[in-house]
Amino acid sequence: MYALVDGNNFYVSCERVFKPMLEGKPVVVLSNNDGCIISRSNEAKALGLKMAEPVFKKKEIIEKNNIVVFSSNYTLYGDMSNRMMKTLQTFSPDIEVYSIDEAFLNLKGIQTNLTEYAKQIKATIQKNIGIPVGIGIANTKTLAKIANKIAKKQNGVFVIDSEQIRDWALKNTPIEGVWGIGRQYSKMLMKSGVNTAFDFTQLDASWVRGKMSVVGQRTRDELLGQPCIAFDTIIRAKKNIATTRAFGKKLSDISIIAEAVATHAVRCAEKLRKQKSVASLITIFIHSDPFSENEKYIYKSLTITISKASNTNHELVKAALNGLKRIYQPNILYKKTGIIVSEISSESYVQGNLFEENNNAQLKEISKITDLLNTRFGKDKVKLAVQGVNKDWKLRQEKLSPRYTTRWDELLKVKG
DNA sequence: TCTGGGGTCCTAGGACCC
DNA sequence: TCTGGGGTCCTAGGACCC
Repeated sequence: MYALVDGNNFYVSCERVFKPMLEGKPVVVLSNNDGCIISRSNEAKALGLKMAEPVFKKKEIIEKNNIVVFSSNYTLYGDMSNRMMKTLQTFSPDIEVYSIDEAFLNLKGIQTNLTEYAKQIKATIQKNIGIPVGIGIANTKTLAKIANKIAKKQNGVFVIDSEQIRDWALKNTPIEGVWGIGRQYSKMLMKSGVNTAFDFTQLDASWVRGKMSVVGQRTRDELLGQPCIAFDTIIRAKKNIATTRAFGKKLSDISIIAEAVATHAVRCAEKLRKQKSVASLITIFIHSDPFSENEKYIYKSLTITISKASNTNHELVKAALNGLKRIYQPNILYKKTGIIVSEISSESYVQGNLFEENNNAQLKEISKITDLLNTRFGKDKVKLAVQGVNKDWKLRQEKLSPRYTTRWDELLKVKG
């Protein structure tokens, strides 16, 4: 049996840990640049705020109801997530961290009654971390997901351990609530009269295969209690790494855009080094405001091969800026740029280049020391000059909470 | 004024090989 | 009249997830 443990309204719950007076009040957390609503407390949901809705369209509701708004604070959420996962590991060493706020636990060998065990997990997370969680248990991951959704509507725990309960759960799950069935497939399925997860399991397997590929077929099997999605405890190296951001305001000056591009390239290099990888492809894209009614939408991108796969700041920034020069056009108001690195491999087996004298040992050392200094003294304390010192391209983050758990100078202050 | 960011997997079709 | 058969690799696009 597998348990899916999932933090309720995770980002909002993280903020509430340090501001308990927000318990019971409507709270939302915004996306980068304070653009969209990406986490909502139950009270905010009840007021009709939707996921990923642009916040400026809801200004009235927010003001009228005194909804508390936070910019997203990923340093805080990431650290809270790590703490939650560590506590979960004490309940099962066999854990798959699936996302920042959820994990699958393999419950093989647990002797205790599973409902009781889940209640114990829930109480411990609440006590150690302060985050409320929902727990769904079943013999496949897809069913555990469904159990989890039902759990959230009940006391936070739900176990599917018989065919009767499974049928009941499937009949009470709308098709769009099934893990692996998104908007497009839901629309298509509803046209064919499939409205619940149960209806979906009654479809002919080959029909599903034909319309939804092997992925859909697996979902069907999983709903019927046949595990086909592997339980994967290994954290694998990423195959693509991206850093992309909208600017705080529209820009057309290449020198300012270059600062953002260089900084994004450094972020990608850092992420590569962290997972001990190198990349041999780097993609840069830049685009104007897709929502603008007066300006034409411009999108340009370019993928560059790096002759010898790398993860140093210098080499990736150089390639990225080179790319920027080639796709940049003057007199366009740009809104966003991003860097994606791919063709990723392990840094221990780098293929050399026959035609270049490429000894980047020194650059590697510089990147390594930069990482050490920045870990200790803060992000970008040491950086390349091209990353710039002005913040013209930076995000808006007007409602940012302190990084309570990772910076000494931002510790929670308690009045004496 | 204002609309996120970061990932994965699968398939079809084209180019190419012998 | 008729125009092989069997592969691989790559890419773009579409679907999904959080």
